[in-house]
Amino acid sequence: MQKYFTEQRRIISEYLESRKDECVTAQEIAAALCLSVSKSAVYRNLAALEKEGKVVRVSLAGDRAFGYRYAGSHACAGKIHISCVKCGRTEHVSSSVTSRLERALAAEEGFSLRKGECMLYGVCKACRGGASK
Amino acid sequence: MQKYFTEQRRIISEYLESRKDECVTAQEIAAALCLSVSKSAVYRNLAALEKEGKVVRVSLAGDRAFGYRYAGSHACAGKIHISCVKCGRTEHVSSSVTSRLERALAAEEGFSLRKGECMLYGVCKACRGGASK
DNA sequence: CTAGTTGCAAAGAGTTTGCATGGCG
DNA sequence: CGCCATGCAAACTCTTTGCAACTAG
Repeated sequence: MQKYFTEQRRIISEYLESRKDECVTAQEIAAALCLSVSKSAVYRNLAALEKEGKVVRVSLAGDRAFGYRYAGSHACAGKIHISCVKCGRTEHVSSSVTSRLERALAAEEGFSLRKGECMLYGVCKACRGGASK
Repeated sequence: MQKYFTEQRRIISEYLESRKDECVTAQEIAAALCLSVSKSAVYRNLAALEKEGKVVRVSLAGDRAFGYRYAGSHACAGKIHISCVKCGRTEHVSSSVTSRLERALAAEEGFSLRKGECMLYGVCKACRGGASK
């Protein structure tokens, strides 16, 4: 699958890379690139990029759409994401916390974590500041 | 919303309670109770129960449907869920691991975790046993 | 050339909503 | 009794698929 490197493919990859620390929905991508890429090409390329490991698909909290984020050749690869339910911003969990969690789960429950697919939800420091709750 | 305690409401609550440690999809509930509750009543009651905090709605990995799990007055309340991508079984992360993670995130990133909404994905001990990967 | 890709539109899956009927309190 | 909740079906949203035309290699 996806043997040719087409223009559309490149456009989608570049778009994702330009927003590498965010979770972008397919809809957003399709809308942003609608002049040069069709909706189906967006979905098909995202699926292909996911298979290649260049992109990770994650479920978004309380949203029926999926989020996609660039995994490139590095970075996000083994990162757990943590998303603020107030502002929607998504960050990485520090690698020290991540590896401690990973080890604890492996040791105590025999669970091998798929870090890239995990999403934690909460309220970030900034949003906790003045806001309620 | 949901001022009356109707028969359907009770049936749905009881069904969820009977499967309190699982993530059940709305479809599953609707199918199981189709003789006594309509699909729309299932969705409406789930939404209401969620608002009341009796039920938590979570995104299921790679699935476009949502999972619902009973939060009752206790149990699952502050539990992070961990789901096996192979067998689909969902368990709770032990409270010691959970609270360590929670403290670490609070301390290192100022993030206050919404435990009930978090989902971790990986492969459980049983599935890792003989299977590949 | 020729198999892989694209774009379009139609089909699917899950969820939500409008409206008339029926039931809780 | 009045308002709320139910049931049904139709509407919606996001995603997938069939198919003919196009294009990268």
